[in-house]
Amino acid sequence: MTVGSARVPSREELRSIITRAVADIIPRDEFIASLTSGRALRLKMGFDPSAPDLTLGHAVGLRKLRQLQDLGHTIVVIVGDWTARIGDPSGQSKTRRMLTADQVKENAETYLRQFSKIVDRELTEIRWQSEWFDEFTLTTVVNLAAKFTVAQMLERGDFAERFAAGKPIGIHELFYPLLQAYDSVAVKADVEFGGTDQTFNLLVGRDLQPEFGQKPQAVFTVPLLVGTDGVKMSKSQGNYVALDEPPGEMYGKLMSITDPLVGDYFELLTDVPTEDVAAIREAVPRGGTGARDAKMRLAYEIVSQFHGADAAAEAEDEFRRVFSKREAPEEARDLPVPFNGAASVEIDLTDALGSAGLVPSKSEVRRLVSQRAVEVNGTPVDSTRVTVGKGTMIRVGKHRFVRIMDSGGATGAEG
RNA sequence: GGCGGGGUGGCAGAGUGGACAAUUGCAGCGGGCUGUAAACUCGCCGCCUUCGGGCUACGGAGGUUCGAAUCCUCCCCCCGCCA
Repeated sequence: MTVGSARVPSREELRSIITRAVADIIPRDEFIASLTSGRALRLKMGFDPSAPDLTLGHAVGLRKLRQLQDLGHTIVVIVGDWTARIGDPSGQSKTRRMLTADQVKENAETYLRQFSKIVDRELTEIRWQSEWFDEFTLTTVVNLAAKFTVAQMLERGDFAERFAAGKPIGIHELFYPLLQAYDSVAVKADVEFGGTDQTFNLLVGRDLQPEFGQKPQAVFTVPLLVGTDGVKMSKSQGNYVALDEPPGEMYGKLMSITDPLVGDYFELLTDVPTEDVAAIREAVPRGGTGARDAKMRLAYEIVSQFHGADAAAEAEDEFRRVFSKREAPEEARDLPVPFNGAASVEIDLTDALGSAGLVPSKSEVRRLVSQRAVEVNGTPVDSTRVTVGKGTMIRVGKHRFVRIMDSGGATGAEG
């Protein structure tokens, strides 16, 4: 696609590129040399369309790519439609289940849409693994496999651990690094990006390219973002921030990250100058409002990136109102209730809150009421049957709100 | 192919004929404390309920029994060791 040239970064830019949000660059000198050569590099980043949500964790690497894209380098995104079906064994303690081709395709679309929030999709070369793997024959596969040994594969930490622990390792899982490595050959990658958990896979690509007469790619890893609760980020823990989230939620989640993470989040996800980040790292452990203010700045910075400054400011106001002052939000979801012309009407919260999607089950509503966690116009209720008027605010727990709205006739939550 | 181990609530993991909707930990929810942080603390944590109770649940299907997550039979799946 591109054979053109790229702008040589200034000393400052270079420093940022190779020091901020970087875990490792292999080999470092070579990478710097090619970056300053003026040649447009092919920067590869693969992704498995196995998880539909992109998170701030992905943003770390994507931001790095964007930085380089702005210099004129070419980003080559590999849609791992084959490897996704295998499931990356990286960091996994057990075998993952395989996905169907349809699921993969759907997920890929979702991914690319979110991907474009950070990287300019127009300037990105998007390639599907199926372009080359669909044509593979058994011969090709065996020849590819023959270039590596079991011992090499077992060098990888997670495989070694599983092997030692007597846990199963599917043969197909051994193919994962191989396929990913071949991608680098297929697109003639100069550099491949990934999280530190990808180091092994990336290095396999570097090892494989010379076998096909190519110059080995450099390997560029970025630190893994830790989940909001300080534990490894994972879907099952729900401790991540998705790029798709509305500003209010994104802001709220960022306010609730655990203190020791603030510095890292600033460093990996914002352009706040490193000197400021250093100051923040000093301030946060002292606790109190300094820590809170740092988080508010963090939340503002990140929300601005994805939703713009206005939305960020709005989220901040809303946060102050609902959480700092514990007031009702500016806007709450509407809960339609049929009034049939009356000024007020009695409703059953077990039905109403459930249908509003605020509470998952009727039993849960009863529990919440008995725990005095449900307020109607600011007063905790003792019964699930309450009288409401138009505009009545119902609060569940600390920060779930709905406002009663007249649905007119006989449709709605109440029967 | 042979031998052995195992499948329990979101996860981990007890329970081995009744007192089991099922110990415990994690996650989650509600409250307290706060900076919607951490730590700590108290309560809740299958579904439905007229609050009496009802229903569904311990891989699946049958069976024994007054009664089964627990015993028997068959089936499915997972794992290890040996070959």
